[in-house]
Amino acid sequence: MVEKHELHEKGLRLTPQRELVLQAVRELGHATPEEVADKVRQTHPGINLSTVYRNLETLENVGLVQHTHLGHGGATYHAAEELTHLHLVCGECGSVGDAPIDVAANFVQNLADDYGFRTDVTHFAIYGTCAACVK
Amino acid sequence: MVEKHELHEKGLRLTPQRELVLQAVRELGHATPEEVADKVRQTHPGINLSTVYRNLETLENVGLVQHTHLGHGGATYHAAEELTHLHLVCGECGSVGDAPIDVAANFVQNLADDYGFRTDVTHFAIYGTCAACVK
DNA sequence: TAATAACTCGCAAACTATTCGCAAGTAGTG
DNA sequence: CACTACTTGCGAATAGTTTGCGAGTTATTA
Repeated sequence: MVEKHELHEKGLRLTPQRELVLQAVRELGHATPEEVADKVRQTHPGINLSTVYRNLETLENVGLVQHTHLGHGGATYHAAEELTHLHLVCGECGSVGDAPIDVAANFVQNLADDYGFRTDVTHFAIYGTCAACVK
Repeated sequence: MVEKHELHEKGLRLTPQRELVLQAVRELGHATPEEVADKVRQTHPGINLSTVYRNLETLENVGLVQHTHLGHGGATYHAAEELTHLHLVCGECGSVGDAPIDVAANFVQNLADDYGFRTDVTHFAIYGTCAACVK
């Protein structure tokens, strides 16, 4: 159980709720706090939404999950180990596609070279129009 | 007055409030709805926040302004004619830098070639750590 | 220019997403 | 097993944004 160690290092605890939230994020792939809450409630109806928010934040500080902005409103959370792709959000149909981070390698390098900017391409989605909607 | 024409084409009107909102966006460069409202109120105290929201939306439909997601919560608006740069948001210090869209040309091309995805790089900010904070 | 229809505005209430305060509960340490 | 700091649930509070509605404006047509 990797997470136990990660948490204890910072004086945090591995509570049942925390395990459930982390597990839900891992199973869902990407999910908003609300979706995580729903998932967790399937087995543990009592869990509170603010607990989910707090735990997502905690797990993020510890590095077990990360959030990404896919658009307006809500952030979506990923398990840290799955964050190997960037998100292509289509403004027409709203679909979210994936692409390996490699396609951005060149871009990231440009920004580093020209501006000293260290880019995290996964944090924001890449916005545009998907192949299906371009037609 | 370009905007009058743009609006009339869609059966919309150029009201004093609309002019003021558009002018504020142009002067501010980037601004949240709230900031636009504040700016407009310096000369016209009576204007309502919801009018600003509605007019930003209207002006966006017509193509005179555009919004960008710079982070959590709020969108920020730009005059359409100024949207020639992308935004580098620093996660450490919160600063927003600019870079010409050219640095992303290669990246955009990759996405088009490999995924048929037509990218609007300006819509979402590019997240990372700025040169100053990297040190 | 009067009548009519369509568009806008201001205001207040409604919403959505997220955070906070606090008392009660509990994991982890010794 | 007791103790302490971290956590939870709950309800209320916020922030940002949207909506309903009546009154006011403007464009169009006759």
